[in-house]
Amino acid sequence: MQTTEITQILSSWENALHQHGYRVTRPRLQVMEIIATSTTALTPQEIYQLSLDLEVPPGIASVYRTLEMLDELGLIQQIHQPGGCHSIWPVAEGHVHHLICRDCGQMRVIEGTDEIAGYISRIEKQTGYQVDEHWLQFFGLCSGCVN
Amino acid sequence: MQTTEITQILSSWENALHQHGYRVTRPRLQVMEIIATSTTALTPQEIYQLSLDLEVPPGIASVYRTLEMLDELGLIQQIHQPGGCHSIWPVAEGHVHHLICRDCGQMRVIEGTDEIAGYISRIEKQTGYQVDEHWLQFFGLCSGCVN
DNA sequence: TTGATAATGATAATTATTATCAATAAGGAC
DNA sequence: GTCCTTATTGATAATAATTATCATTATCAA
Repeated sequence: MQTTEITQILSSWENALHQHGYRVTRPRLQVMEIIATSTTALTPQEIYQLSLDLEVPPGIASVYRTLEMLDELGLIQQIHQPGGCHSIWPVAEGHVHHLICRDCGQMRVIEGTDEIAGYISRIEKQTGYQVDEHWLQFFGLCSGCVN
Repeated sequence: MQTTEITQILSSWENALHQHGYRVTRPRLQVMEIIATSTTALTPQEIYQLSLDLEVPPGIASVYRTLEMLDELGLIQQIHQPGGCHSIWPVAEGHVHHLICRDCGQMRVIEGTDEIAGYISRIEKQTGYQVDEHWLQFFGLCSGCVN
């Protein structure tokens, strides 16, 4: 992720906290920065482990509480992978699909197009379901791990 | 799921156990039957709870052990949903997509077509990733819950 | 029917997450 | 900048889910 993009995410998140009456505290900023600067989706435990390198790390409870808050504000989401569903990643604007390197874990966001709109309406006709959401994600090797 | 389909799944699973040198035991049959007859993806805990209605229920450890075995044999897989990733469902032949009712949890399997093959090759060109797997699932309301 | 041993059940151990509560610090009022 | 209210924190206890242990049981090949 680009440095400017990281800065943007962090300041927009800080705004969101202010707007919803949440205080901006050191532990929250620490957790948010770890998430925003990561190139892979991280679990709560991984975030906590990374935070231990900081001079004054947050407690494990604050890591979980911050994640809960960010989730309530709709700023992060869980990423589902073969290994589990507890890794989190910033929510992007609009509908996106995720591309994940099975080797290094690097995440990449693809803008969702209406590639599958026709497919969905066909499924609706065929099954009688009313489809209002879908998840599409891709797994493979990133350009760095492919060799 | 149709009765004949359930019978087919169960006998093919039993064959798989024999072929891999696993013994066919009461607890294993109980767990397999609960999975095969369910219309929703079940968690280990849910399977255990359902098994308590049986005259001689399996122990919780055997539920987990049976699930581990079925997973190793490639007969079941985890289904990822907004609520979590610990529900399991029989693996189907070929590549399929899953359709899940957000209200009653009913699962439906859709044969995967190559709807998105073009999309994938475009992503590969655009990102340099080599994509070798994808997950596509749909959420909505089934015909019974839509009203 | 018998015997070797895989599998079971009960439960202890481990791991992840949530709840509790006294101490601390954010941020609005002045 | 200082004070004050109270949201938030950190330490840790409690809970929940999963895995490991081991003596007993039951499968299935001979």
